[in-house]
Order: sequence, then C-alpha cells, then structure tokens
Amino acid sequence: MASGNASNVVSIAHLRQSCRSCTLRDLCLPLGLETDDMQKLEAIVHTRGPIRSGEHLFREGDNFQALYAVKTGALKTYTIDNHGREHVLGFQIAGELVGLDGIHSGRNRCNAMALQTTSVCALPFARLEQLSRDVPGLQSQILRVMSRELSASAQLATEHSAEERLAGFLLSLSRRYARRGLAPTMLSLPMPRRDIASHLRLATETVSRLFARFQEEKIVAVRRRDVEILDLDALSKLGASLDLDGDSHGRRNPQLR
Amino acid sequence: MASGNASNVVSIAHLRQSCRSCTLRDLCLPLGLETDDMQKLEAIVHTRGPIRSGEHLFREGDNFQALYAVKTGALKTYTIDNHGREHVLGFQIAGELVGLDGIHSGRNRCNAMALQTTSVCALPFARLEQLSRDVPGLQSQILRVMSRELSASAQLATEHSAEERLAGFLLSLSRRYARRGLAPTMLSLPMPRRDIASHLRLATETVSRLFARFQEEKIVAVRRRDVEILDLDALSKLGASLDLDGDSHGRRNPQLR
DNA sequence: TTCCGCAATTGACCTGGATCAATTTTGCAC
DNA sequence: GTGCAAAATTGATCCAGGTCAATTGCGGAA
Repeated sequence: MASGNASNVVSIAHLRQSCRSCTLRDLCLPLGLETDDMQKLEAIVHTRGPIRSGEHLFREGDNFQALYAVKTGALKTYTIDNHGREHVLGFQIAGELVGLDGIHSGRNRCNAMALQTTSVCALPFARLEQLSRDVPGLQSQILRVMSRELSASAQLATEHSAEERLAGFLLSLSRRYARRGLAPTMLSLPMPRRDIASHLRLATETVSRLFARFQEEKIVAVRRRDVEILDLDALSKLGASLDLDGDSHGRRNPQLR
Repeated sequence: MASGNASNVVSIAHLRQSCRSCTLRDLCLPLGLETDDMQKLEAIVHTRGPIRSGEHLFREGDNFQALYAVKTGALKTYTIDNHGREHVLGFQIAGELVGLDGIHSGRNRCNAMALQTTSVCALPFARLEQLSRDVPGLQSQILRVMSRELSASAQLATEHSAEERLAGFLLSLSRRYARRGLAPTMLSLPMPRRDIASHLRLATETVSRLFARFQEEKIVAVRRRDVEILDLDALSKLGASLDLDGDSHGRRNPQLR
C-alpha cells in the first residue's frame, strides 16, 4: 500500500482518466456510446487501484456490487472447489470486464486476483443497470459482452487435445493483444505456466512440453513468459477448431454466409 | 408434419397458452413480472412447434432473430468443429432458454436440435430488448439468466474426473426436473448416451461404464434412459465439486456470509 | 413373430497426458 | 556478488479414460 515502486509507474494520471478520454473506450463498455452518454457512464464509474500482484479484487462469496473493467495490468479469475483444488476460469487484460457471473446470485462466483500491478474501473451494478435503461446502447453492449463470454466459455468446455487448447489460447491472447493495439506476435504472458495449465485443464509439465514442441517446430519462440509467434498460419491450423473469443474470426462456415 | 402421433399429445391448447397462464411462468423469463408486464411480454412472444425429434430449431450461422423458451420437450445445442467433430454444448428442458450466445455476433453460434417432440416460445430479440427498457424486471431477469449460464458454462470448462462430471450432470438434471415439478429422483433422460458423453467430454463407453458402476454401488438404478436416483447423498458427494446450475445450492462457502 | 438397425453394454487393449522426480533457471533479498 | 525459493524444464513411469471390437438389448415395421 505504501509506495509505488519502479514497476508501478501506472501513472496516477491514468487512474483519473475519464471514459471519454480513456484509451480503452473502444474496447470497454462505452464502445459505441455517444459522448454525452459516455458522460453519464463516467458519473457512476470510479477507479480503483493499484492492486498489486497477488492481491485480490474480490473473492468468491463476497457480495456482488460491481463489474470491473481492467484499465492496466491483468487479472485471473478462479475458484477453489471443495476438494481444495484451484480452477482458473480465465484471464482478463486491459479493456476486459470481470464479475459478470456474480449478477445471478448477488454474490461473486469466483476470486479475482491481480497477476501484475493492476488498476480497474468499478462499475456499480445497480447504477449500471439503472443507467442502461436510459442508454439503449449501453444495454445492448452489456448483453453483447455477456453473450460473447458465453460462447467463449462454452468453447472452452468442449473436448479438444492439449495441443489444440494451447494453440487456441495463444491465438486468443494474440487477438486480444492486437485489439488493444499491441503487437499480435509478441506476447508477454502475465501469468505463470501453472495458471495456463489450470485454465486449459492440463498439467504444467504438459504446457511446458507443448511450448518446447511448438518452438521445436518453429511455430513460436518462447523465452519464459515472452512468446513470439513466428508462424501464425501453423498456429491457426492447430487451434482452428477452437474459438475462444466467440469472435467468429475464421468465418468457419463459409457456406452459410 | 402430417399427423400428431400418440407420443405427440402436446395438446394444441398448450401451444396457445399465454405467459400469464403458462405453467412455466415461474421458470421462464416472466419470472417475477407483474401481470400487466407479462401481458406486454405476451404481445411479442409467439409459439412455435411442434418440432419433432431430430429437427432443428435453428442452425449455426443462421441470422440471430430470437431467443427461444422451451415449453415442452427438450433440445440439445451443439457445434461441429472444422474437423467435423460434434460438440454438445448443452441440453434445455421445459422452462429453459436457448440462443443467448447468438446475441453478440448477430448469428446463431450453435445448432439447436429437438431430442423429442418439442414446442417453444419465440422471443424476437429486437423487441425483447426494446421491451426490457420499459420493464426493468425483464431486463434484470435477462441479465440474471445470462449470468447463471455463464457460471454454469465456466464450471463445465473446469477439470474434473469423469465420475465427478457424470454425477454433477445427474444432479443438475435432478434439480432442473424438480424446478419444473417433476420427481427429482426419477429422471427420464431425453438424450442418448452419445450426447451425454459429448457434453461431458467423455466416450460413450465411459458413460455406460460409469452408469454401471453407480448402479453397482446402489447410487442409481439405470434402465436405458430411465435413471432413478437411489442415494442422493452419495451422488452429491461425488458431484459436489461441480455446480452445473450456477445455483450455489450447497452453499459451499459456509465461512463466508 | 421375426427381422432390422440402432443404442447400449461389455471386454481387451492402448495412449495422451498426468504424476513423480530430478535438475536448471531466474528473480530477488541481503 | 551469494543464497534461496519459486518457476520452468526435462525425463521416466503410470493410469484414467479412449479406442476398437464384439455382443446384447430393444423398439419399430411389415
């Protein structure tokens, strides 16, 4: 809590940034809103952070109060089942939303932990719901985001080989990095192998071995958490049967237009 | 199309039923709406059916027009990946909603096929969205339903043994049957083993063997598609680490709250 | 009633990925 | 720097669940 260290140049300026001037406005909820609607949204949003690596934004069972949009950094969400096993549900990077699964029960359904120093915008849900009555664009945007999450999650629940899942995961990350303007081929993974493995239902050793194999095959260059995608086509081929972004990128049913 | 056969006494009366008098009104979207709000909802809903076993309600890639609420019968949703493999995403029985995943892209993201003779209510999405601006209860209900789906899907995407998954699946079905007033211990499965297996990422043989084992252990009595739950406690123990209904039935974090 | 064909079961075997067990590598506190 | 603990890799072995192959129901058609 005390001081911002060197790696924590999260720029307090950033934290005060409004939706209108936010660099994430095209990724985040306000996407497509008019300027004055965005102003209304700003009125209910407040920034929270920095949350340091390992700290929690919220925990399973907490009262569900708000959705959170990641501004900088990255989170993982996970649950602990009643055998004490951790299950990583997903990762969210800048511009992405967490907490949607808490709406139903009024309690958070998972834990959200920072993987790096992270700041978020809190969107108090009651007010957001209220506001979305007056701002149709906001209502549909919320529904769209949830719908996309739903497709993505359903995809992840399907049966695929370890190779397909890791390839799909890298492709998903690549697209999400690209969306926020980063190089789609130079991934700097915010999470340890353990978490990737848990998310993909694999052992960490398997993830490690797959990275080694992909590297062997000149598909990626891996150096710990830095992954460079060398052969996007090859990777796409391996991961094509999975669409973890619900984004229909590949237009996979060309006959149906 | 020609004639309603014996098993198809879906009673045309049912099909004309309005939301206000629908036996499913407490399961379905109108849950918690005032009578006059329900009337508004009725105005946009129209019944469709019967859809016979094996026929499709919609297909992947179709223009997304409407959500559907199952009135009678049962559906499965599935995708075909680009290796031609089928993945069963889920099943929906009376009172449950299909099609939510199509909102985002404006196209249906999966195929919906009847497992039995089935009738549904179509809820044209554009109108539903419109209406939910005037009817706050409807808006929150939609969000709640999506949120619950999201938790459930995330759960299914986690790593669990074959045993845990099948137990969780039976428990989920049991609760869903109970919700609509059927005996929670006498399940009449609308789907073949193949589909259960695909949904749970197992081989049909594994499902079969697990049923045999559960029967061996006097946890269930299985006769083809009829499953009687004999020992709910034992089954709950096996499936407890999975919450496929996003329903927090077990209140599994007693220390919180 | 028998015949057909699919659904389900059962058994024998195999394998992808898990588990167990060492090393390396790296980041960090001092 | 040096020491230490966590993260990652690599190798050897194991096993849950898949695959392959019969066999056995069972419901419908004629």
